[in-house]
Amino acid sequence: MIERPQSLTAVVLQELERQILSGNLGPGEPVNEKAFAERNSVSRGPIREACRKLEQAGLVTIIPNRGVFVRKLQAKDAIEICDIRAVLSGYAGRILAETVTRGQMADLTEMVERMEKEARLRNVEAFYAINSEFHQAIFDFADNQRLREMYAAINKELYLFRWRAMLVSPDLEKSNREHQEILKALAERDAACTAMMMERHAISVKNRIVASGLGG
Amino acid sequence: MIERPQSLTAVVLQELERQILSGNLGPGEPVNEKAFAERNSVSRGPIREACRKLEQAGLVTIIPNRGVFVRKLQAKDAIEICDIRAVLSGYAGRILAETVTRGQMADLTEMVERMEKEARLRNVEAFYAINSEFHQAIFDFADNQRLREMYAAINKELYLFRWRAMLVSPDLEKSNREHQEILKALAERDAACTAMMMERHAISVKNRIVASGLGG
DNA sequence: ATCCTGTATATTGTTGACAATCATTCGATT
DNA sequence: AATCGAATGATTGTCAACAATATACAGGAT
Repeated sequence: MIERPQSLTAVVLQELERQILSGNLGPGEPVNEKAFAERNSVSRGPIREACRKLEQAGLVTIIPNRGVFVRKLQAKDAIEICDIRAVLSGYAGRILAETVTRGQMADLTEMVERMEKEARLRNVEAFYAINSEFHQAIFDFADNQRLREMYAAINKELYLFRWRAMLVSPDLEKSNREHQEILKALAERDAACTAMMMERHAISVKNRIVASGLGG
Repeated sequence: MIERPQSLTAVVLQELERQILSGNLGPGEPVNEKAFAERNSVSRGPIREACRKLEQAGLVTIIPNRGVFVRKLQAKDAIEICDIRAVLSGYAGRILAETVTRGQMADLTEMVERMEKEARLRNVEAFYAINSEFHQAIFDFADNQRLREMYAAINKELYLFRWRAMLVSPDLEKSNREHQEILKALAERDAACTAMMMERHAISVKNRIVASGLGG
């Protein structure tokens, strides 16, 4: 396989997204085309193209003749996104319950066990990483490309808000107990139950956001 | 309110989308930047920006150094999209059942009555139009901006495939009977039932696509 | 002091030109 | 005749300059 140089638009897109998701560029901050272009040694063309893609993805807002700004979400936006995320999670669980294989169950079980360990050690960072992996795996196993893409896009939007800490409960044990219940429902191939569990599990994220009273 | 001229990118985006959705540009067809630019009396810059947005929206595919092509969906893609559409429909119904107002019920009821009339007249075009209106209204009433946007985006993708005829059952009476059942569930504020009805109603679209055996 | 207003500056919008890559055609070789 | 390869034409990728719009600032009138 020959290594093909990707387009500058793709490079810029990646870099811009990285800066936004890392918090280097905070919500509401403007993205100056000229400055960003010079810093990355490209012209404004690729920058503009990348920004148009990011706008469609919901990570930035473009105001005509004013420029592009990192999207600033109101609490209502976050709630809406969380709700949809929960519904999609429920669907992923429902599908997976009907199609899950022995190997997939083994993978998921292993992740939950690793989380169990990290929870005991109060290792929040590690727990969070495996937690993401676990949920991602459920969507991957659900065998619906589009569903996976939507989940990825939604997560990026939520990630955007530095509410990363809120995506997982502070009560690691409780969170993992829910994971175990999901595993159980999956093992029993109980689609309705898995769906409900997944949805409730995801809804708790919304509840934490609401409880925190963040107004964006 | 002063009439502000919209950017060329926005104009081109609208025109390109129109041509794609109308079928003037069919799936798989290339979009030649230079030709499209000259035909619309603009330079290639705005064209490229609009195409990047359409790519993110899923209406076109861009192959590096080759160009942009109207997206060609495989049957599997269509099925995936239909499934997600059904899930979102179910969610919209669920929410609406809990929040629906008298006025909204009146609006929906009126639409169903109009469909009833058109169904008797075998006026498929008119039925289809009201049908779209009905489903759109349910999403509008659900008061979730993001949900509405997703539904609109998904519909555009499905529209893309000239399967427009399949979006509504050939059996207009049966279709409208389902609408009436949805109304009934809404009136009873039965969230679970409304959700199930909406989802099943939407799933029938997928069934027709599968039955037709279209492979894209 | 505050509020206009006109000017200067900065930023985005658009364009045409040039470079890089891909598709095609024609000719040479086997 | 079929195949490979080089030259040619077409198309996309990138850039820098120009135009249009918005912002910032200074000066004057009230």
